[in-house]
Amino acid sequence: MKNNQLEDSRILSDQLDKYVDRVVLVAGFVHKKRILGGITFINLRDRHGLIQIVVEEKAEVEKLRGLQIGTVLEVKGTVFKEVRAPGGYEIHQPEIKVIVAIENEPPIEIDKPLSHKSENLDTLFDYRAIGLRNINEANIFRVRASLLREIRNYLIEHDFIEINTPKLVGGAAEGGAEVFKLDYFGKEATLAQSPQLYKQIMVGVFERVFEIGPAFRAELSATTRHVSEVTMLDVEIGFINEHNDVLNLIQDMLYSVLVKVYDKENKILKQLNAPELILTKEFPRFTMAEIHEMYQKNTKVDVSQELDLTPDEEKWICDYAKKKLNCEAVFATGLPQSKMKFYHMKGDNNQTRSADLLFRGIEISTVPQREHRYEVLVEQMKLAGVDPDSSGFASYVSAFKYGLPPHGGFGFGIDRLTEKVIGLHNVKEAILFPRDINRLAP
RNA sequence: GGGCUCGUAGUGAAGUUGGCCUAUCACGUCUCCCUGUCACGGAGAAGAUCGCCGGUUCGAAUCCGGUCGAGCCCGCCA
Repeated sequence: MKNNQLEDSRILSDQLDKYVDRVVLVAGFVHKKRILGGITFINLRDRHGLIQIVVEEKAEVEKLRGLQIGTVLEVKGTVFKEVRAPGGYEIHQPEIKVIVAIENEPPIEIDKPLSHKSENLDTLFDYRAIGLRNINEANIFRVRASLLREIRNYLIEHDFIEINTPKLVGGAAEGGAEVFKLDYFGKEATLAQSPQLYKQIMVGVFERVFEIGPAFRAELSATTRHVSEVTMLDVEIGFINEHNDVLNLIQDMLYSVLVKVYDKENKILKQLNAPELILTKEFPRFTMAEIHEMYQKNTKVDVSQELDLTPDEEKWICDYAKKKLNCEAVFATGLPQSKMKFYHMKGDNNQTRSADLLFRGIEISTVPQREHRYEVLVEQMKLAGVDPDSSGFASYVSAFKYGLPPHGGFGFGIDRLTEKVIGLHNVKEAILFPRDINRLAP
């Protein structure tokens, strides 16, 4: 008696195998219609994928006349196992109910690959609301969600507490990088560029903290690597013994996260043509000076005047490590002190205890040890032209005055990580609604 | 902020040494045919004042100037 009875609730595209020969209710969006004359195939899209509906009755086909992709349907029908169907199952003898009839032709097609050529990204983003219905387009964000999930899992497993810090902060706190300024009830406020100061303060409370949230950069940069609103993972850990402890933390986290995501999202990543993961448990570590030297030797390009790595050097060293050391992630250590921030800890040989983590040719994180000694910090702030007694810093400094252990951490660009994991060519492709110097909508 | 490149139907492209352009093709849309499609196939149709303004010329999608928009690289970048 169970058979041929309508199930109470809607079932999803990946559950058809459990309902063979039974009448079910499915619902979704018309993703594609193929009218072959006596037989019509409809691909219905729901949140788990596509369901093929086979329509043979003329009256049912007529219900769809004039209706475009995106039309919302509810379909009652019998599930059949069918080798010719994509996925192996399909629905026959459908009774179609149009929930939302769409007569407007969508501005872009969603059942074919969308152009990601740089000159067409503008169209891609203009029609984002529709384009994301393309299954591969949405898959980019399934991978992104998976990365975020595994990062959270890893950090929580390792006794980190997730925190949220303010994004509206007081006037030009730090100097240097460009900030967005806005009116805050008559006072000047800025959008936070990083939770840096807050997460350090929180080490004095929880020892291990992390935050995943937006950071705002007002740089006038128009490159494939820059946007004005980024999603950052910020991690800070107390009671470290040396700078290497922080490098090991991010290394072990990234290794674990990538291995898990590549395993769990294997199918999606293949569909997206993502590159194979080439990673060793220990990431190679080179000093910036060593990279400059190796790069110069191999390419004959003079970078002796460069303090930081040039974009081309970042690509070169990742490529080198991938080929020679079987690892696509590399640490570039020993940033010169002339480039250091006041909250970084000085190292030996005029270097900073800070490293860049490079992955597939791009910097995805900066990984410093912090200066935790109150007197030294205050000194470094003064040298950097930052007033430790000002309202923006008094609270920060007090955390040190009343006790912070040796600590370090990192900021980590989720957008760039997603971009590189999938093998996209522009960070913006890994962001639902990217913000850059020209784009504020949608 | 500096340099380079690009703007042609809804979408993606061709044409850009001035005239064979009354602007070509593919996808999408519409009509018809088709009972196993899955980037379905076939026949036909509609859809573009070639970003905008001005100039040169007998003649401009094409050359020049301006303007608006976009892209890439560099610089900058917690």
